[in-house]
Amino acid sequence: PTSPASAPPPSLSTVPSPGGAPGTGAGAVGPRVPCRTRPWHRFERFTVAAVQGGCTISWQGRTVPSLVMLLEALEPASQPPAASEGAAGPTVRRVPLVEAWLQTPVEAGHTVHIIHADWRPDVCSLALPPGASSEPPGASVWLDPAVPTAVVDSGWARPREGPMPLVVLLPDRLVNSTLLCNSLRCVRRGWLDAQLKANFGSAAPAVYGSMAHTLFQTALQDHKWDEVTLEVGLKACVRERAEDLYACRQSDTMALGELRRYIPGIRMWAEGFLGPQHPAGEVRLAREQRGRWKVSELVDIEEFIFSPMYGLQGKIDATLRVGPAKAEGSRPPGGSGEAVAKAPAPLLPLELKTGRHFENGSPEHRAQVLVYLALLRDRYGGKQALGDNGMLCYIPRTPERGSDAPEPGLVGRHGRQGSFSRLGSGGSASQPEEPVTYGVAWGPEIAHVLHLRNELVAYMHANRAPPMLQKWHSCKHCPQLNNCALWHKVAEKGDRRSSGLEEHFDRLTAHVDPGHEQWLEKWCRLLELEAGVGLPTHDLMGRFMDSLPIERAQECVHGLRLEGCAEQGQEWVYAFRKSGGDAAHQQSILAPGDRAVLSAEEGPVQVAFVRVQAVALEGGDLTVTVHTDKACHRLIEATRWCLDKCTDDSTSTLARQRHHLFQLLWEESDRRKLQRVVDLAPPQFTTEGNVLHASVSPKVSQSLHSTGHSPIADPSAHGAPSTGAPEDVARAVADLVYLDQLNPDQAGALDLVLQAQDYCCILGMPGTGKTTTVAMVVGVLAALGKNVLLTAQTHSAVDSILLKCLQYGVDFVRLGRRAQVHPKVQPFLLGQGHAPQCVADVEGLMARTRVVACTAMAVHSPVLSRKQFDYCVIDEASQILQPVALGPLFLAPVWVLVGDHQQLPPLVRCREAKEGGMGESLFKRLCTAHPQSTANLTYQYRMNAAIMSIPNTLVYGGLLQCGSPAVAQATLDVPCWDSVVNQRPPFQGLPPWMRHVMDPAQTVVFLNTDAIGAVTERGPGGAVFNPLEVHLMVQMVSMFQEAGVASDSIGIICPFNLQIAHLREALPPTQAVDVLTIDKSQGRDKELVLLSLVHSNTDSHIGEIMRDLSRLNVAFSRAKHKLVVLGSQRTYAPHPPWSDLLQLLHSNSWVYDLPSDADQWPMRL
DNA sequence: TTTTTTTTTTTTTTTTT
Repeated sequence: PTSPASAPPPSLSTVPSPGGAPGTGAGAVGPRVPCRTRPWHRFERFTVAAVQGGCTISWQGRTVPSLVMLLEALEPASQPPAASEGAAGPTVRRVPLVEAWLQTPVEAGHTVHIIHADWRPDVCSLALPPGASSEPPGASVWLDPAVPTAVVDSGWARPREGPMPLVVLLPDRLVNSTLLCNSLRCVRRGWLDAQLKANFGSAAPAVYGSMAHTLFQTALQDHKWDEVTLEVGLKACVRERAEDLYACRQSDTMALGELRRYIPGIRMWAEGFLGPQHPAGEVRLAREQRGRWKVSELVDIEEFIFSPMYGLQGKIDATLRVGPAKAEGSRPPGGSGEAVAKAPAPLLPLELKTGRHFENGSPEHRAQVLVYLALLRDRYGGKQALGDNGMLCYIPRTPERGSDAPEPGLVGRHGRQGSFSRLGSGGSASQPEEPVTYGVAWGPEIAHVLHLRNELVAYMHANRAPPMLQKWHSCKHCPQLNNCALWHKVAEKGDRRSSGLEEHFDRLTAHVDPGHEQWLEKWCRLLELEAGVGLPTHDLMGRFMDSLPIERAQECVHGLRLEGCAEQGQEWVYAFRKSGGDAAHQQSILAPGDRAVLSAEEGPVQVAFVRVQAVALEGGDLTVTVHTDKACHRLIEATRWCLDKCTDDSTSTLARQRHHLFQLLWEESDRRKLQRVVDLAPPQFTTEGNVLHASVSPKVSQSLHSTGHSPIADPSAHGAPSTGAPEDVARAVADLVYLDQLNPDQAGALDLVLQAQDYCCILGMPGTGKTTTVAMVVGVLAALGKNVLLTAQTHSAVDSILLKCLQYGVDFVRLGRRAQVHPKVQPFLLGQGHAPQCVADVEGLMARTRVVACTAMAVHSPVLSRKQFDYCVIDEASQILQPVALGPLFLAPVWVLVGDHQQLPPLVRCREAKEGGMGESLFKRLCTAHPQSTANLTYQYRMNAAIMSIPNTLVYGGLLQCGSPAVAQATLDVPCWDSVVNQRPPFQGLPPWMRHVMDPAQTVVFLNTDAIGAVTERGPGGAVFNPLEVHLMVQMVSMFQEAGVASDSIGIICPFNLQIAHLREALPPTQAVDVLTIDKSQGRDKELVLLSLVHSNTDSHIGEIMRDLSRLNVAFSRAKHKLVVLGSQRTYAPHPPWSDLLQLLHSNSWVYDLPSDADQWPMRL
C-alpha cells in the first residue's frame, strides 16, 4: 500500500459518459442556478460600489485604522451562511480592510472576490473620517449597523478559528505563479515581464534545472528509481533538449556529467518518501517541528490549473497524495487530529528546486508553493481532502566525482547580453548533500501572496508601471534593467535622480534623443490601441463568470458534450459535440486556429485555454475539436461545456513586439540600426574593396546581355561553399548556373544586395519573379560563404522560397512546427528531418549550414542565439508590422527587405491605430524615404498585356512591363472553343453573353449586372453576399470546364468571406477550383480568374475595404491570361479608384452589359 | 461600419545584494 500508484493518463475509456437525462436537447438550458460558486468554498463575487479610506473601526476590543469597501453582489449571492436575513433587498456588503490589507489598491468599479467571509451585522463599529458623510452612497449606508459586514485582517493576531477571509482584487486577470514570484522583490519587474517579453534562450543552470525536473518526474511517473533506468532517462533527456543545450554552449559530455550529479539526490528523495525500507521522508515544518510523511499516490505531473476564484494560474511539478508515516511523533500534513489516520491521505503540491538551497525556503519559493496550495483548493476543494502544507524540496547537486575530472566549466549565458556567470560552487560546505524538504503551511502567509497579486494586478489594470526599486545593487542583476530605465525616461519622463540609478541611468539612456522617444511613444500607443480591439481575455473571464452561456449564444458555442479525447504528441485533443438546436448558427463562431476559453457550464468552475483544431457541421450535429497543453488533461468532469472565443491579440505577441521596440533603443544595441530605422539615416553602399561584389558582378553583367532562359541548374553542379578566399569566391560563383537566368532588374537587385552595407529593398511588382529572385539572392550569398537568415510573415511564404532553393541546390535548416511546414520542406526541419541525436549533431548542423529559415515571429528560437548571421532576408516585408519586422533585424548587420507596398499592407484591425500609421510597414518606410536603396523588379511574367495595363494604370504609372512577347500575347487556352463557336453540343443555345465571356480573344471582361438588378443580401452580423453573382459564377465556371479548361487553372476571388462560403456551397464538392478572398489571393495567380464584386445597390454603397487601392491592385493582378469581373457598374462607378478603373475598361471596350434575363439561363453542370 | 487575418507553446528553470 505504500507504493505510489501512478495515475494512468485519461483515455477514451476513462472519459465519463455523458451524464444527465439523455433526452436533454442542446438548446435546453436548466434554471438559473448559482452554478459558478462552489458552496464549499464560500467565495462571492462583487462590484466595488465605493471605497472609503481613513476610517477607524473598533472590533475585537481594538481600534484600528481601516479602508472600507462597500460592495454590491454581481450575481445572487449563494446563500452566505450568516446573512440570509439580509438577502431580500439588493445585496450590499461592507468590508473593512485592516492591517496589511490597508494597502489594497482597490477602487470603485473594481470586481472583487471575497473568500471565506464571515458576514455578520454590527460586527464592528465604524468611524468615517471627517467630511466623509457626503461621499456616495451616503453615510447612512456606510454606518448602517444592519449591513452585513466582514472584517478582513492579516490573521496573525486573531486566534485561528475557521478559514481566514481573503480579498482577490480584479480576479479575472489570472496571474501565473512565475510572474507573481518574480514580482516579490520588485513589482515593477513582474509588471515589465508581462509587458515586454524577451524569451531568448535560457542560461545553462536553468536548462539543467528543468532537465532535472523531467528526470525526477519521469521516475515518479514510472515509479522506477534504479540507477540504470535513471541513466537511460538521462540520456533521453539530453537528446530531447539538444537544441537548448547547444544554445547555452554545453557539450554532450558536459550535459551528461552535470545531470548525473542530480541522481543521488533524486534517489535519496525516493528512498525517503517512497522506499519500503525507510520509515518515511522527513519534512521540516514551522518552528523546528519535523514530521515523517509517506507518499501514497501520484495524482498528476505538471498539472496546469486555472483558478478563477483566486485569480491565479500555474503548473504544479507534482500533485501527490501524502499521508503521515506510522512512526511515533509524526505530524500529518492534512491538519490536526487523529481522525486523519482513517481518512484518505490528503492531496498536496510538491515543488522541486534544483538550485541553491535556502534555509526554510526562499520567500519566492514559499510564495510559489502557497500559490499551488491555492490552485489545489480551487481545483479539488470539496471533492478531495487537501493538505495544509505544500512540499518544497531542494535536490542537491553532488560534487563532481573523481578528482582529476575537471569542473565542466559550466558557464551560463544570460540572454543576448553576453554576461557570464558560474553556477554555484559544486559541493561547497554550506550545501547539504541530501535533499531537504520543507512543509509550507497554508496560513497567514497566503494573505501576503494575495497582497502582492492584488498590487500587481491593479498596476496592470491601470496600465501604469509600479515605481522603480532604486537599488543599484539589486537592479544591476535584473534582466529588465534596460527596459526599466528606458520606460522611466520615455513613459515617465524621469531623470537620473528620480530613477535612483544615477550615472547608470545616464549610461543606459543618454543616447536616446527626443525623436527616439517620440517614435517609441507612438508605437507603444499604436500597439495599445490595436491590442484593445478584441475583448480582452480577462474581460472574457469576467463575462463567463457573470453570464450564462445562453445569454451570450451569439458569441460562444454552448451546450457541448464531450465526445472523447486522445493524446497527440505533447497535447491533448478533445472532441465536443452538440446536436440540433442552434448548432448550425453557432458553426461560424469558431474557426480552426482560434484561441478559446473552455469552461464547464455546470458544477464547479473549471476553465482552460484551448485552441480550435476543427469545426464540422454534419446533419445538424456540430462537432468542435480543440487541443490544449498536455498538462490540462484532467479537466474532464462536467457534462456540459462552453467555448468562448478569445478575440484579443495574444498578450505574448504584444509583449514581444513591445520588447523589439525597446531593444532597438538599448544602450548595447547596434546604434546604426536605430539610426536607419528611426532617424531614417540613408543606407550606405559600397563597390570598392568588396571582393564579393567584384567576383559576382562580371557574372551578373554578362547575364544582363543574355536573353532567353537556360534550364534550371543541376543541383550537383553547385560547388562547395566558399571559404572567402578570392579564388574560392570566383569558383563558387562560376558554378552558379542559375545566374544566367537573371533578367536585368533581377541582376540589378542582386548587385544592390552585394553593395549594401546596412540594408536594401527589393520592390517586386506583381508577377515579377520575386520568389525566384529571393531564392537566387539567398543562393548567391550562401555560395559566397555568408550566413543568411531567411524569414517572412507566414509559413507558406517561407516555404515557397525554400522550394525554389531546393531547385537551386541551396542547403538550409528550417525552424518551425512540423504541421505548419510544407511536406517537401519538412525533411529540413531542425530536430526532425535532420534528426540530431545529440548536441554535437545540432552544433555541426548549425555550423555548416549557411541558410536558416523561419517565420518572423519564430526568430526567438534559442538555436538562433548562437549563430552569427551576415544577412537577414525578409520576404513579404510590406505585409509585416514594423515591431514584428524588427525581430529578425537584430540578428544580422545587413538586411534585405523584399515586398511591394502597393499591394496589401500589414493587417491593422483598429481604425485609430491605422490612421496613426500602424499599417506602414518598415519596407514602405525605408523604400519611400530612400528610393536609391530600392531595386525595382518591373519585368513581369504573369499577366498578358491587357491585364497588365490595369495595375499599370491604377498604381504603377506604366513601370510594369511584360517579360517577353510571349507573355504579352498569351491568351487562355479554351480547347473546345471551336464547339462553342459552332454551337455544337453541349454548347447549343449558348447565350451571346456567355460566348463573349468564353472568347479567348476577350482577355479582360467586366460583366455589368445592372440590367438584372442583382441585390446584395445580408447575413448574420451584417456580412454581405450576392446570390445572383454566385449563380452566374457557377454557370461560368461550369461552361469553362465543359470547354476543357482545367479546374486547377481557374481561380475565383471575391472580397467577402460570406460570399466565399456561398460560392463553395454552390460549386460541386469535388471542384478543384480555388475560391479565395482577395486578401488570401495575394502572392498567387491563375490562368483564368473570376472576380465577384458582391456589392450591388442603388445608393452606391461599397463599404470600406473595397475603396482600398492596394486591395484593388491585388484583385486585378492575379490573372495570367483572362480576367472576368462580375459586378454592378452603377454601384462602384462613383468611387474614385473605381471611376478611373471603369474609364480604362470602357476605353478598351472591356465592359459588357449583361441582358436582364442573363440569370434565367439554366445552370448546367 | 458591418470587414479583411498571421504568428507565437509557454511556465518554468536559474542567477543576486
